[in-house]
Amino acid sequence: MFQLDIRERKPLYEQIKEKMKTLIISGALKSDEKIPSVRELAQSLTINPNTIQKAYKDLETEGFIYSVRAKGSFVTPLEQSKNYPGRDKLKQEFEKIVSELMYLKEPQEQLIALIKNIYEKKEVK
Amino acid sequence: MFQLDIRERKPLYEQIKEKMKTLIISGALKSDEKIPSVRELAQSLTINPNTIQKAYKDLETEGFIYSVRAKGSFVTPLEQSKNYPGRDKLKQEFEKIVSELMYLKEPQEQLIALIKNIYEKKEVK
DNA sequence: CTTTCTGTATCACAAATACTAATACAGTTA
DNA sequence: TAACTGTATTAGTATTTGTGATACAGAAAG
Repeated sequence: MFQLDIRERKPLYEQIKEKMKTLIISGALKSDEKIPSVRELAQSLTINPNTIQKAYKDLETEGFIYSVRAKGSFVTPLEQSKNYPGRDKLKQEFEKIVSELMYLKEPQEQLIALIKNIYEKKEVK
Repeated sequence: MFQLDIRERKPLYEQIKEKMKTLIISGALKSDEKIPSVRELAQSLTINPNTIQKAYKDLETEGFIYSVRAKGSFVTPLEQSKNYPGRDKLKQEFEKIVSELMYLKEPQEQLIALIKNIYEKKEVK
């Protein structure tokens, strides 16, 4: 599914979260699609299942996946993720970064262009 | 200048960085304005000078302040901060967040409106 | 030149937190 | 029952965090 980099100073579970998010956001993983079980992925990456669990737990809290005991973990359908709890936090992060970029005299047109670009790219899929 | 919250689980130097950033970005601290010395602020907040030093060092790396030995630390003028090293990193963060928000079906008009709002507010000052 | 203020660097230590691991528990399915 | 799921508990280690003490270096003021 993907590889981890031990030499990276970033925690393993963070790396897992990022890769998984990328797969979900990019559309490589569809709604309700089953993702590898904690043990499966652990074996595949040669790390401890608990590390996977931590990553999955975070991803669930952030609304990207949902887990069902004895069944597995799955990608959250968009409709359900629309009003997930982390949304406001994300927006606050967004505002913070925009404020900083503004302080650095980044033209707002540039930021708006960036947004449009991102939205267009994904729409094409 | 500001207060810290010991009960906060966030590191002291992180709190200092944030408060200082806010003061700078909001315009409360002007370009080249002198900020408290490491020892001054340490005494004022009743913490160790090394903690302040760590915060200041980070802020300098991020381009918000500059320090001159034996003189003090000062707010980086906007012109100089235009091409500071952390800018690209910030933009990457920006793109990441926008991608996530898009996945959550946040309308791009909403994000654009947010940006305009932030830029307008500060412009008025 | 001496004193006194700046920032900076280094080393050390304790406490807290982060990270990973080992193991056991619990529910579902076949 | 067996074999798969996620989940919870516990534990040990590594890293981060905050602090302290001390020393160095440059600038300003007397």
